[in-house]
Amino acid sequence: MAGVSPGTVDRVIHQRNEVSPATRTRILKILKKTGYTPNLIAKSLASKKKYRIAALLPSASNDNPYWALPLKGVEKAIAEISDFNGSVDQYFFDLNNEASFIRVSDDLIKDPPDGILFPPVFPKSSLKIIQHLEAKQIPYVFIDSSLDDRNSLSYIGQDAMQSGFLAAKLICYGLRDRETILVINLARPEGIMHHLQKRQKGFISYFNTCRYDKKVRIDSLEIDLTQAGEPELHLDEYFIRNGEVRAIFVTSSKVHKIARYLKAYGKAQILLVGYDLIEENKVYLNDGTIDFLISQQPETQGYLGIMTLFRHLNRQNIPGPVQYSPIDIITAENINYYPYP
Amino acid sequence: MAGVSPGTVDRVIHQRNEVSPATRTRILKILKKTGYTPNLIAKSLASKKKYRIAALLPSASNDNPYWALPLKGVEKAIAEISDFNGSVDQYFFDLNNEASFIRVSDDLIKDPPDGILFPPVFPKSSLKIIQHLEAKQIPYVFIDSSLDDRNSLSYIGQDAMQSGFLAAKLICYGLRDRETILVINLARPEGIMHHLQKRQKGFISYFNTCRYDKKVRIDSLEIDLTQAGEPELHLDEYFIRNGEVRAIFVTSSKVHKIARYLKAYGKAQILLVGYDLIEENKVYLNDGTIDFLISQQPETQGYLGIMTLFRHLNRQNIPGPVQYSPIDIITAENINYYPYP
DNA sequence: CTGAAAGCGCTTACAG
DNA sequence: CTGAAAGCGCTTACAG
Repeated sequence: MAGVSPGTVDRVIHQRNEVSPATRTRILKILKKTGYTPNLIAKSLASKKKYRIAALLPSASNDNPYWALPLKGVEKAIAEISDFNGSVDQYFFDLNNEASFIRVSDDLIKDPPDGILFPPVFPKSSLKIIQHLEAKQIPYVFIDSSLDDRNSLSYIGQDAMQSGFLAAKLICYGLRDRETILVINLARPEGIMHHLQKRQKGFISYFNTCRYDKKVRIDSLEIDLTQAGEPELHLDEYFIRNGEVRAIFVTSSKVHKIARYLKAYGKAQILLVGYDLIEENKVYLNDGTIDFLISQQPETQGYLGIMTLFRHLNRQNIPGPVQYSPIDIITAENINYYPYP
Repeated sequence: MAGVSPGTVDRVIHQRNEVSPATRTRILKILKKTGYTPNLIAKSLASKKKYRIAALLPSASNDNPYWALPLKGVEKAIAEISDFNGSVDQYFFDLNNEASFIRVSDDLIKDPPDGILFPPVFPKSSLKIIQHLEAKQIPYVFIDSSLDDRNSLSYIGQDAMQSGFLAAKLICYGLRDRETILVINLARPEGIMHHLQKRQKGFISYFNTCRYDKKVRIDSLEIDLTQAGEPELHLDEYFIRNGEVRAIFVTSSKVHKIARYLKAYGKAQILLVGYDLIEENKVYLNDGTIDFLISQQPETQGYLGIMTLFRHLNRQNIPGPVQYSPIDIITAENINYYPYP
């Protein structure tokens, strides 16, 4: 239509400034008038450009089955982008071993990818790798938890404060007047701990809102599982020293460890709220020991993490610096319909 | 590798039997050995085959704002399949006017698409169009509600019974002993009504399970809004004749009409549970009049409806005859994170 | 039964 | 600054 070759049109579309202003504006006008949109299919078929993304995730050990979930989403994304010249290298580290994170991220930096997805569970070591990335202008996306004041392309995860706030609402809704709630924090690596503390903070803050109209007592308990292994002793000790507890809020996916205790010691009637749809938790949700699980579509998080990077590399629009996951409320009655689709 | 032209390879891949058995097996062997998978990108770029899907949906009038939601998902699917030679024709009818459905579906049949998505809200008229479709072997997918004993390619929507069951759990959880629950059904077209009755049935059935440990009285009220317009008078009458009500379950997205009444008449402290994230409901959820909304990712339903048809037409695997949507529990505390993404 | 050629809508050197 | 040509991995007539 402009009387020029496809090559020239291509040049103005991709803003390679080797075109005379005259033809440039002429082509631009026609592009706008005809509402041209590139055919992504043809584009990727013709293009030699390949994008390599790295996913740096905690390995899903017995101790951390949760991380199998985001991985599923990553794999879905891989299947989707592989026809479009996209690939993903997977790197795994041990959530209980910062050295393993450092080792793997050093590996990764040696052969720099075009973008990287990872949860900054080890803040210091994460900062180190981020410096490398920013020096080389490699975009990175945070998943699960975030690091303040960093120029990540996006953070994909839950609004931790608000999820705690919601947990408090759920518990309060079932509470009578003058009962005791216990908040349990099971210690984890620093970056995650920070995340869990936000959940706790949100939980506590609920009781300052006008929606809350009952008198409650709130206790809290911090148990370091990296040392002791299982929480039994700590709980025994707590229950001996203190009176009745009506509800327990556990700030992490390790709620099944508390559930096991409650069930074994005839305390299953205590309201129990925790996080994440891992198998261990599903069992206790179905038998009524756990009353509510708060979930966050971890599969979708993994999927969106990769897709966000891939779209950015292909100069497509991405959602922006924060992509909050939903705060799904899961009960024995609706669990069968998650995840979806 | 087989010393034949690409045309011949194409013939064996697509099982057009114009190939000698000898070369056929030779090519097949190489295909298997090299692990050939077709490049879908190239395939759709080269293919002249275009698939036309029809979406036959209720128009999203002021009376039925809900239907704007599945439409969003349909539009997302359109954007996605348009590069792959897929298109969607949209047809709209009036939910309060079966004649409009008949008219539009007659139109549609005159120019038969390759597949069709619609909610069978008018069972009789739906059966009629289905007969045409089955005669012509045109696949169809149900969205929102279903029709028993029909050979739809898939049903995409909620498990209505179970969503009512969940609603009962939520209400019971906040109830004291010996209180009254009112179930309100706001009459709709037959096919939808059938759906709402399933919700009611699921709700009632909860009180026969072992999880339920309180004494309650359950009332029900059926109000035909197609006649009266607004529910005010019916509710006045009910409240005059009956005692205290502690909780109300409305089986549809019209819960905002009940919320407006409760708020206006100083009854906002009554627990109120209903369906769907339409704007009218969000207002009352945020101000506390509505306590829980049950949602079902209608955008995803519309999206999956189109994608299911498109994948089927392209001979890709599809999920099967029933794709249940999640039964999302929405409160004032988590509403901001839906829909996602 | 089989091959040769054109084309889908782009990108990518290369030549001028 | 611009054009002509080849090619991405397929499909689609057409010819024999």
